[in-house]
Amino acid sequence: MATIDAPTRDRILTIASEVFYQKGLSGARMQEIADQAGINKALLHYYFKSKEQLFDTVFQRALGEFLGGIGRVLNGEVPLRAKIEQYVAYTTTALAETPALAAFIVHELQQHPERLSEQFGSGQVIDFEQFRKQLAAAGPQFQTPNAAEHFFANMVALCVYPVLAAPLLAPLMHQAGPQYRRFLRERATQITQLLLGQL
Amino acid sequence: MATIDAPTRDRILTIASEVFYQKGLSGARMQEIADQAGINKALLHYYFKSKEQLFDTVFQRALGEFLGGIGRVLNGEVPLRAKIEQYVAYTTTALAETPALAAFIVHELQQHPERLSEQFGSGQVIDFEQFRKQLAAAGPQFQTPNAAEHFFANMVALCVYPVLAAPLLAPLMHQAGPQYRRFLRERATQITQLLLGQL
DNA sequence: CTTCGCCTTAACCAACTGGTTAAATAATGG
DNA sequence: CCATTATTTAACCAGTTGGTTAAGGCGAAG
Repeated sequence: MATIDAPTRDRILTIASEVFYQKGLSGARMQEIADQAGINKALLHYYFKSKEQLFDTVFQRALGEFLGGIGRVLNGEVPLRAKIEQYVAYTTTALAETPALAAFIVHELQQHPERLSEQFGSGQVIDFEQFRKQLAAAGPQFQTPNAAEHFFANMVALCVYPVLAAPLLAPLMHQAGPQYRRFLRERATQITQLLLGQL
Repeated sequence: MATIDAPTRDRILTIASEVFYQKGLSGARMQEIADQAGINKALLHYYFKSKEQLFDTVFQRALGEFLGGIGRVLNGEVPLRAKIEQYVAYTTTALAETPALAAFIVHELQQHPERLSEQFGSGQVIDFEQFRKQLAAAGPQFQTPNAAEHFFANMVALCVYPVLAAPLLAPLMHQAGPQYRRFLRERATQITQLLLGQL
């Protein structure tokens, strides 16, 4: 889990991310982070003066990881169909590596929505207007007012939700851990087909 | 907000739900629940002997509300198309009333997945096999091993995620509160069309 | 009137938690 | 060898938090 050779500060951030992802800001304990990082509280505060500051750093990174990847794909000068394929492929594989990331962001943003605009103030992460134009060019059914919004929401929902709600969905469908992970891998092609089939 | 006339215990549960939904188990404070319910800590512990017990009651109710409604719709002796329409209509309107419910369940289940099976042990909430049969009868494209699972996951994801991730999605699509709520209302028909179009 | 269930007041406690401090010890590089 | 940085130890502190206790008020029903 913890990369032995990594400089202490990075290792702290890695471990802190794991703890914060799973337990949230209020549920995480500085002592636990220190323990799992193999250091003591004093050194933890030597690198991060407060829990708040440590959390902010972790949250900023998490948001960057989650939105940055999406932006890089969606803002590219790429035809629509390829863009969708790229988004689905990227998101599903990225989320498979850190399944708790999405739930963490959702939970913390629910309590403090302002944290989003604090970091991504006016610098919009994704160029929605470009996306809207590309979609509108794909057919008349995408020229109604909210068509682009619905398509985007569908795309994100289909990719993210099954990872986010795994502890709920898997038991409902009587799928144990490994079985469910295979199911998640299959979804990439399923989702792509469904979305491209709409164009 | 708080129904004045309701018996104290019910009012406590209502208020406690609001607080737990938004802040989670570890973020909620007994003092805050007491304050918002207009009572004092002593009386709060008079009705619920511990935070754990209060939380368990709230969580059990939340899970029942979230899954019970789904089950009632999906297990009914109803043709597939009608069932889908019912599910989408029910879920979207139910979630619109308590937007924080889904995020709460996801967050708490992430930390303690066993809480799900504790209450819904072997009594499966939804009859997945019936659903699978109905789908298989709808066409050959639904006779592959995981077809029912994918369709079900799609349906749930499309309905739940935009509510769950509202603090993330709304700003990304530059939609303020009221605008986004209108968007959510529109989705019911959008989702139904998309799902039925697949049959 | 009195009993009983609901409710308040207010003080109190122990455990937990974030954070600090000081002194000592390694490790590192110039 | 020296100065700086990284790290440990261990004690300590103050604020928060869940939970308790005892005494009493109050309305309603018998």
